[in-house]
Amino acid sequence: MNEPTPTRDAEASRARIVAAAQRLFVARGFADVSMREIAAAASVTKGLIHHHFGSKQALWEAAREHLFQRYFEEQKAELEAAPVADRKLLRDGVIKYFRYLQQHPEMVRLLAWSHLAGDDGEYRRDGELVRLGAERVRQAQAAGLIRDDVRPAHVVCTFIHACTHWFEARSHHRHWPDVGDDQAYLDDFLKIFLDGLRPRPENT
Amino acid sequence: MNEPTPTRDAEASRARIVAAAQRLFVARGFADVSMREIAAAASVTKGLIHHHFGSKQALWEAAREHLFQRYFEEQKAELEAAPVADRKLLRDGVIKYFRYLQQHPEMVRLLAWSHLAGDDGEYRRDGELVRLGAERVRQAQAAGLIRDDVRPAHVVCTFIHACTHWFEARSHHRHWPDVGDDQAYLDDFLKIFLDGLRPRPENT
DNA sequence: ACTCTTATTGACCGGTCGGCCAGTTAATTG
DNA sequence: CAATTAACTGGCCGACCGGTCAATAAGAGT
Repeated sequence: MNEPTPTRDAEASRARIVAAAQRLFVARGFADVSMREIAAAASVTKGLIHHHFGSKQALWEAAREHLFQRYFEEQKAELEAAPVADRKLLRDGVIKYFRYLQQHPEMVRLLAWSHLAGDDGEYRRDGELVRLGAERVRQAQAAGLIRDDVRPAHVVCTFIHACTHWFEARSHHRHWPDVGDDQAYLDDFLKIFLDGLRPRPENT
Repeated sequence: MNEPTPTRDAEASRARIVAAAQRLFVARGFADVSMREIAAAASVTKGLIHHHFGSKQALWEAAREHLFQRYFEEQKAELEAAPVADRKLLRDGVIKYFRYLQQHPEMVRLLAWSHLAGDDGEYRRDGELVRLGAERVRQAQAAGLIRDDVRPAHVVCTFIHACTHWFEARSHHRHWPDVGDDQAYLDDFLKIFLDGLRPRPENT
């Protein structure tokens, strides 16, 4: 089917370059990584990277795009696969998002680099994710399952922030007193978050 | 008292250099800023920076230390100035922290750079802040003001994450649909957070 | 076999990097 | 007022940067 070990394989070379670039850029940032390092890590020459990608900036965008693309697709699939809104759904959604970040630390870092660089080019796609999530919250509000005196988008923002920054600041709070592991934090956050969203008797 | 406009003032030069370094490093990161840029921004020569600080790395540490120092002192003062625990106190604490970050975007960015670089050298001091905050939460739990089935440190973590990442990810969620301004988000977060911390009848 | 395309190399370019240092000049000291 | 100290300058260094390019060679098409 596919020819065995071709000495020349543009697609494989591109993939190795992108993979090396992702690893290095995400670990240390765009400015701190040189084309020579990436070339060495991908076992190609620097000239070849320029042949395939044109410039350092373009390589970074290709590497970033690759990661964001997978992120958006997987998140969107999760969101759309979820059944109709019920109280358990929100809990499961938070857990799924938390687990996703837990298993994809490169996305946590990529988002952080993106925020620091002020890249707002991605807002269209993750805005779409928030819109989908907020829509689920709105359904749950309409069904009387969660309080309706908060903006759905803010509900989504709250747990996104609480989850993302947990992993982003891990190197710090690993050393904080009485802070537990991932599971312990998630459990406590869910208690506060879900009970905080219960419909208030004085509202509605 | 102090001589007027001295043509040579080591302290003033150091201060100008540190200020320029803070501004540039926080805006664009350590690796992307050159000593020449800092020298130009501080209106001194590159040689003088090396004379006063030794190396680029040492300058970054001095600049960072300066910012963290002020942050810790002001936060600690706020925490210790707060009266004994009551329900209003937690609300005020969150609002104060939120406002602080709102008015000090450079600290949000500095923390983010620090997390990405894996600098865990600061954990001792901000761990102390979390310890103080958690102690207040513990007092409120003992007084029956908030639920006692969550770890105090996790309560502090939750609002730190929810506030910090709100400002960190601002460039993204500025464009998200139905996301409000700072005040609207804070209001909704406080509703969820404070009601989620109400003592549960089935507990205690 | 021949051509054509293109993946791939390695040397090279101008420019910038952080750091160094000899020399100059302004304050301080005795 | 001389001597000393320290702030400050400007030029230089070797290393490394991103990018270019001519040469090479492997596969594909004919």
